[in-house]
Amino acid sequence: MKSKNVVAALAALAQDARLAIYRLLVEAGPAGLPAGEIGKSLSIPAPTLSFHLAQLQQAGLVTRRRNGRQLIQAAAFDRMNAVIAYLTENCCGGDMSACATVGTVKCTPKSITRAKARKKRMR
Amino acid sequence: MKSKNVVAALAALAQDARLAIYRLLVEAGPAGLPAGEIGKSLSIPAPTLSFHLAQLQQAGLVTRRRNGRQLIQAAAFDRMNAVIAYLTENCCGGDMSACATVGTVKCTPKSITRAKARKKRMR
DNA sequence: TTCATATTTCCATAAACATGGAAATGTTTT
DNA sequence: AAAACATTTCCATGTTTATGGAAATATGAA
Repeated sequence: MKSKNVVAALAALAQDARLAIYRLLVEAGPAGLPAGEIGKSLSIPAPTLSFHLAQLQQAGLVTRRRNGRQLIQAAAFDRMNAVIAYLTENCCGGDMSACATVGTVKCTPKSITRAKARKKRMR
Repeated sequence: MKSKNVVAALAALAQDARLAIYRLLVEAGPAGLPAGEIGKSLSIPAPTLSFHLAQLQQAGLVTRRRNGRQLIQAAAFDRMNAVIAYLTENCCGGDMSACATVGTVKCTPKSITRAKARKKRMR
């Protein structure tokens, strides 16, 4: 991942409203949320919300698909994980004696494809 | 960690020069680097560098200690880890069936305390 | 104390960003 | 086709941020 893209992603998240939006989408998972719900949830006027969602999308942190008149927004987990990797890369010059790497969790939602397929089968 | 602090940390990193500085410090580990070396390494004029280092410190991502006339800068790993935790928190509403959490590495350098103590003993 | 080195503060300038009303654009329902 | 809904584009406004020269401050060395 290029530095330019990381800066863009960080800049996108470095703002009250957008950070709140992003976290809502992380919580929502691959299913995502329609823009309108986000706006209601956080009390953001439509034009302002639209501006922020565009920023998040341009930064690659959010993807969108249309469902009727709604535009469903979803967090792009891969991109977030790449940003985190970039930030912690080469820690302590890779010297394992100076730097303990401990196991932790990285959010990796199961692709929505399977969930969708399950829903379709249920109809 | 409060949203305000996360925004501050992300804003601090959302800039070419500062991201480069921060990564240099991650690589350097707890030993850190004097401001001057950073400036030379990245070709940043002193006043500009001073401005950026102040931003990083205010955001809590960098700590400083004086060594003679030099000011040694070091990455604040705890803070970075807290920011990452905030960003991935509550993924998929915590629904483990939708969200696979996979083991990865989190940079946790051994405290410099022990290294310092060892050096002192060697004198 | 005088000199050299390291870093900061001061400041002016230029550029980028956030906000939300009004009007425009798609999309579904009647 | 008209009405209703969801979202975007346009735009004027105010705010924040980055940059680096010149001068100030702090620390150590001669």
